[in-house]
Amino acid sequence: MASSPSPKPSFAPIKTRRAFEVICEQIREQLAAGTLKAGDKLPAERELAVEFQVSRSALREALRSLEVAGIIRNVKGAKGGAFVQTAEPDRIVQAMQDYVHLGDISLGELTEARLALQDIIVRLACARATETDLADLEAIAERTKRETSVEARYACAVEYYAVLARATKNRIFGIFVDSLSAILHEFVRGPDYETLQQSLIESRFKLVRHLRAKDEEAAVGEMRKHLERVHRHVRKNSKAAAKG
Amino acid sequence: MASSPSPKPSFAPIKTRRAFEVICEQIREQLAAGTLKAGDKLPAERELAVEFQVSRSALREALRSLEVAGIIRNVKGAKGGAFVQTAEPDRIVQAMQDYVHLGDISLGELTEARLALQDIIVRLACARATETDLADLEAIAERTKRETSVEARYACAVEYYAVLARATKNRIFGIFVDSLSAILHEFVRGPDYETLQQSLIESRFKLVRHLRAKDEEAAVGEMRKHLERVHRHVRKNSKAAAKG
DNA sequence: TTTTTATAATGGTCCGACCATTAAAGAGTG
DNA sequence: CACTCTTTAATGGTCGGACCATTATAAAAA
Repeated sequence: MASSPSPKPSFAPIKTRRAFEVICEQIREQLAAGTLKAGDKLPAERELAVEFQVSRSALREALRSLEVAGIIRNVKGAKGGAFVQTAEPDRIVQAMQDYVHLGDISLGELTEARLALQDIIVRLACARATETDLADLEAIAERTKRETSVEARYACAVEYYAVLARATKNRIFGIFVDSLSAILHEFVRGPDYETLQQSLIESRFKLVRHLRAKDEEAAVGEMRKHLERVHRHVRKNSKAAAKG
Repeated sequence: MASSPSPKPSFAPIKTRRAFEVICEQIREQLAAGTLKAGDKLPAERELAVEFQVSRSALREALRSLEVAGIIRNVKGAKGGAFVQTAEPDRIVQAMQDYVHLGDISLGELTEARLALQDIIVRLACARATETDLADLEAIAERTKRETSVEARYACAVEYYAVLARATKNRIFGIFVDSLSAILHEFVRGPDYETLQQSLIESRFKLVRHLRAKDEEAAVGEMRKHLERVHRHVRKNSKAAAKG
């Protein structure tokens, strides 16, 4: 097939890239190169459009892309403009959430990943948590007892996990945990979440005690027991939701 | 609190949200609710603009946002339009990459996270890898030997890690690994990557043997040794790059 | 000095137009 | 009928210009 002696059937990738893509790319390059860094302000849209020799619409689509990617933030008004943002993991969480919504990930995978992840985190936290970290954890657990609404209590749980991840002194784990928390949150909508809470709170205090004692195995065991109960509940609610 | 008899001091959230944000939100809702799912086609831009009662520009910014988020894909021409995408983890990787570029994450955090992550993965893969998975791993290692360019060899490495993650039968780990690979790739630019390779390839074969024998501890040990060497090298190159 | 009021810069939105690409319908051809 | 070529219409990508809402600053007024 196609073995005629014609002069090269493959010509070129042509140039069909869209304008806004090229713009995004150039700005990202400057970011990676360090020419642009957090806090910097880009020229005004009308200026940039001239500089890139594109219409303002095309340029705006590029800026919009960078904004939803969390790279810049657009500020209105005089002295406004596009400011390069400091790193925020929100977009990663959002991306993961989108990914799950598109239906490729099962609840089982999520819970398993969380379980394994918390295993690592607890071990690292056990070695590195400062007294401040531990005090923060206790404060959150204490606050959880006082909260009444399910939503507020869930928020406390998320915060507890986040602070625990922070205690590892490695932000990567924080990102992973935040992502999983956000996604799993959507499953926690069932009825007896309330009744489950009491023993869960106790579990959080126990974990801190183990961490403070630097008893790694006990801490890991406590977390595992804790999560398995939570996940059993989540799974039940998930099934109920699927029926309804 | 807020029990004064005054006529509601809080008036309203007004309406300061941007049009494109509202549009994005509505489409995301339909996605989460299942009304929209992968493969579906959205109405044409001009139609949607009428339906949302916004200009085409505003609508386009919304679609652009969803596109860079990996949710839809815009296809030109007749019968073209915005198609809801199947889940692709690329955007998550991109988001993480952006996050690191914005400067908040250190190389040490990245390598530590990878080390811990591979620990889990190896254990799970040890329990769940099918013979197909193992054969794939061997094939990749074999191919690596034949490759000559540094880039090609690195690509093999990334693929090796990806297939290993796939062997866990949990896609979450695949995402995490892909992200870390993409980011760490930027650090692998040094000179003696070549010389390092021979022993690394051997290590990959050893790992497969351990996995096949279901010797979890040996597999974990091999991976750890392997990664520590890689990371030592990466760290060295990173310092060299910082000097230049 | 303080307060109020213009002013100008800037992002957000809108409108209308044209281009390039693409699939499908139609016309031509054997 | 079957095949090829041409035309057509739908669609995203881009353009240019306009106006609005917001905001910091400068000017004016108190």
